[in-house]
Amino acid sequence: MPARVRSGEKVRPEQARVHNRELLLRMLYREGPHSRADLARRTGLTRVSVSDVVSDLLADDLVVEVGTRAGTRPGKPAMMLEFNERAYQTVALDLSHSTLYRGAVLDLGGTVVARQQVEIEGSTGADALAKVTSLVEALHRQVTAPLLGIGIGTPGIVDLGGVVLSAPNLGWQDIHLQALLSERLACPVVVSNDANATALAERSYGESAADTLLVRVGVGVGAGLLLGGTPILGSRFAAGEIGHVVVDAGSERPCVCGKTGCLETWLSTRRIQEDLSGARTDAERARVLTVAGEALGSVLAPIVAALNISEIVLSGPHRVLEGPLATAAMETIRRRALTEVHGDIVLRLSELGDDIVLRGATAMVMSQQLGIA
Amino acid sequence: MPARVRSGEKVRPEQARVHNRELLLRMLYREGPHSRADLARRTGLTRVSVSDVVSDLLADDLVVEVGTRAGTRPGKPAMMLEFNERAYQTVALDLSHSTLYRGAVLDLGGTVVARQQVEIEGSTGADALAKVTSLVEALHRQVTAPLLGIGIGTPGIVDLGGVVLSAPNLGWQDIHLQALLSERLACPVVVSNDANATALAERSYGESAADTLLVRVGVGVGAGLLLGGTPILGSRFAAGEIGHVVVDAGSERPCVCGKTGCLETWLSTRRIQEDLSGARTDAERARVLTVAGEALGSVLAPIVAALNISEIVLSGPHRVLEGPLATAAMETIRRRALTEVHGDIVLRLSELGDDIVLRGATAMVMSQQLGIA
DNA sequence: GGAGTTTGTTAGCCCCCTGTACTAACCGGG
DNA sequence: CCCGGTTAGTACAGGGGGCTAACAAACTCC
Repeated sequence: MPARVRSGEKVRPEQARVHNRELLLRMLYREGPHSRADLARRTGLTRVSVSDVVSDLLADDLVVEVGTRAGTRPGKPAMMLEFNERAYQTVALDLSHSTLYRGAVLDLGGTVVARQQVEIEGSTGADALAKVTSLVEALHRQVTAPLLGIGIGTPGIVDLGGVVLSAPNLGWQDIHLQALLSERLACPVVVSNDANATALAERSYGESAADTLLVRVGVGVGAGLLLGGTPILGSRFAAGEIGHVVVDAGSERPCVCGKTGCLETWLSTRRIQEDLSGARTDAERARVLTVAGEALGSVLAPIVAALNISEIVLSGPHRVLEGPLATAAMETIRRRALTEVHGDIVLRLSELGDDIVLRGATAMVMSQQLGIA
Repeated sequence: MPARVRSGEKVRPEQARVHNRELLLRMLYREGPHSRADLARRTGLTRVSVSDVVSDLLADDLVVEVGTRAGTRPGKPAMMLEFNERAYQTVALDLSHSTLYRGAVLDLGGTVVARQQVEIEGSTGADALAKVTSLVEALHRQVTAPLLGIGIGTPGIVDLGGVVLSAPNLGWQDIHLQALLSERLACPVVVSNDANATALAERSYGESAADTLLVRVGVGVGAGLLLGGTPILGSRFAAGEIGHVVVDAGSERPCVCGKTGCLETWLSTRRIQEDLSGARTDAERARVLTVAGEALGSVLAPIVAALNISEIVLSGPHRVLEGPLATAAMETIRRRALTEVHGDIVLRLSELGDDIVLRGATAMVMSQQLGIA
């Protein structure tokens, strides 16, 4: 599908068409069935133009007619149009786990059609890359509809061109993952950080606001940031890397990075498990989680204030995050940032489960190929 | 000048023209003289299209021909085009001072053409509004070229429509400043927070990167944030309000907001002056500034990490900010954020002087009217 | 002075949205 | 049963915008 306009680039008449096409498709995707006349009223385009664009979308099978509008009112009954979630499929990979690479084929509604995974068994570098490649190829063979693209959510730092600049867990540095796979499989490939993918999944399949900070707790701690629905990458593509922000300069908790008192020393699942196993009473366990929540809150408070974020979503093991940890984090943010000025801040846990990165990877592909953010 | 495309809106062919026009004008503004052929090469537009757009720009006097290119090479000599800084003027206001409202007429190069100010003398609410209005009108009479628009930088929280939602210093709440003035003077008016204006000034007239965090120290502490050259406003238009983030939960330094240990209790000019006057030796004075810098650094560290900001600019009284304060802030950020991942971070003082908000207000008008960000 | 190069313009074409006018299909009331 | 009123969707001509192709102008170098 055709190139979209990037800022700082020229615009030709046909890009107007791309824009309007995305506008209509987005409306159908996010807000359910509309008739052509509905779309014309909502967008300000004329019914003529809408009909023209819609006929393209019908030809591409991205939209289907689903019968006339229910109910009875004067005038010719409207033919309703619906986004066709099953017309295309995506291949999605989640490389953020410590023991296996997860992959799936999903339709555009985020429903898993086929699933496959491979044990990592300590592979790094070229071995890891080979496993990823063959997993993608295996899934590619299970696709049962036109393929929209391949999406990959990986830990580490990924640039706009799909180059993994640095992913210590995988032993990768400057791996041109997108170029490699898109050439090999001759289809569009999108690679992004797993936290960014997660944030996009919350936006597409959850109930997220357009301005959302998503915090992902797992092997490490990372954040994905959406402003106005758009992922923020940062000047060196390292936005969201908050795991090694020092919470307490006085602390002596050692971190793998060499510093002490990093957020990760309280909040990675491994460290939390260690701390919990050292606790004997329920009160002690709650205390461990509260301290972790306070650490998170004190890092998030300045970010929330500076960006005036209204929603924070936590993603990770529910058993650990819910309860004292989430409560303490929210309390700390409330105490440390001026909520009267910034408005209500909501902190909640993600409800999307284990497939969240896979669905985020699908959302990435849809965002790039169809302009559905 | 014609409406620009906002996201989520339909696009018509003529908006493509607006986009391309802004693209060319921006290139001439930011990168100096180019010929038509240069512009065609740089933008990817054909020479034909460039010529067509340029003839519009010449007709509007926004661009002037400044003679053939110097030097000698084969082919027809190129006619160089230059952005015409003197063709239009703006009226700019700076309401961020404690004792007076400053105003000026500036050309598009940010040069002050005329200047006027009015003592506040304790005015608030309607009185303050009357003073602002008459200051704008007085300046409006001193304009000696076509007026591009009126720009106002004010403390407080301002929405996209130029409504001052809340400005405690001025005693304003829900003041429709933009609507009021644009109706009265029949010309475009842009209203924005003073820190955002300052950030835009640094970008337009200073040497700022596209991703910049500007911290403004004065009566209070506020920040202006630019990502990809675009100001970030936040979901409730309160982005950048970091003055009341709590630095040290254990501290008992009282703040006007009712909490204790807010950033402002270390960093407002008033509090710094108080703390300095209590210090007797140079070492004690340096200590005061170092502590203030550390407070700032510990608030900025999570923000810098989350957004992967590469440049921080401090604006305010040089005498206070330079030296120990800036050094301590930078050191704290370096210690608290993982700089290997986030790349080099630069912290510097603004060099634009007292007119920075006025020039920022001019930049706001240019951004809105001409698309020059 | 001719060949080669670069600049800028003119002419004809295609893309895309718009306004107007038309047909299709439904409702309700006399 | 038919006719006015209403809504949905579709031709058709028109104008804005950028593109390609072709060309004239002006300079350098041999």
